Amino acid sequence: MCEKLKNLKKTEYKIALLLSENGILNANDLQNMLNVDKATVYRNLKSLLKKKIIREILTDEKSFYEIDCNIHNPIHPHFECVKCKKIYCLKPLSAQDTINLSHYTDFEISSIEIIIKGICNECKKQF
Amino acid sequence: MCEKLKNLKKTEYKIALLLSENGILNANDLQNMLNVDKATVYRNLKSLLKKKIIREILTDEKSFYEIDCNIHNPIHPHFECVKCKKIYCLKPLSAQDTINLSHYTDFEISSIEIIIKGICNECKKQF
DNA sequence: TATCATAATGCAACTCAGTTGCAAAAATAA
DNA sequence: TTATTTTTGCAACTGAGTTGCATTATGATA
Ligand SMILES: [Mn+2]
Ligand SMILES: [Mn+2]
Ligand SMILES: [Zn+2]
Ligand SMILES: [Zn+2]
Repeated sequence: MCEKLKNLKKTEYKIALLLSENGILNANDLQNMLNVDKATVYRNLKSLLKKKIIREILTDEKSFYEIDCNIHNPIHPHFECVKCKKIYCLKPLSAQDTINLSHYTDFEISSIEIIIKGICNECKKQF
Repeated sequence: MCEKLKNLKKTEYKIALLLSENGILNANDLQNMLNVDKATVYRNLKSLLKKKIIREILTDEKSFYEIDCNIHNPIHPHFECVKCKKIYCLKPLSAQDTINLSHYTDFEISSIEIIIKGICNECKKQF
């Protein structure tokens, strides 16, 4: 288990644990699994994001969340199927594919998000 | 001017032209510049997206749009300042930084979006 | 030109993810 | 215990984006 999860508040910890165990989840998933108010979910997600314990994946309609542990879950691209709206975690970029952020000297970079869109295998079969 | 802009419907064309001239804009910008209903803006944006005339850049709160012409505006990463919420277009990735999408054989890829977050130079000075 | 069919627009109501103010409950300090 | 601070639930709200429907504009056809 990720070291970062120590010293979290109770609900923060529960959310972080659920994300560690289940991969990628949205706010509604978490609300159902935790049986708490959605305001509580969003407030805790915000503080976890600020603490850099979790990462946010934006889509057209809602956000998804995953644990941010470099060892267990290194930064990686995501695939969003435009048909079924499912989010897939892709394998991390290989060294030669890694984006060189050092040109962007005008910005103090804190995170990077790569979203690839298209049609997943399941949906390709069906249609 | 981009070849793609021919054969567009009237409002589609106006939007595409505004995006060509002004770079990145959101739906509200376009509504004000065109003096039309927001429903009209969104409907036309949707059809332009489907025709791949424009690209969408998602942020926490709203979407931005830019023209999709490989010659005049090749695909490039975007920077979102977490302070002022401004979106900056970054220079396209160099050849050695280009992501190799050919591993992802389970997916039929149609687009890729790279969003880098952090603090822009303006905001760094101010705070 | 007049008549009909189709597409685009305006408007208003709606949806839904996410936020916020506030009072109650829970945790923590004294 | 009592006082103070933090967290939660609830309900109302916000704002981007959508949708149904009547009206208007466009375009074809005779
Ligand atoms: Mn992931
Ligand atoms: Mn751009
Ligand atoms: Zn799919
Ligand atoms: Zn800024």
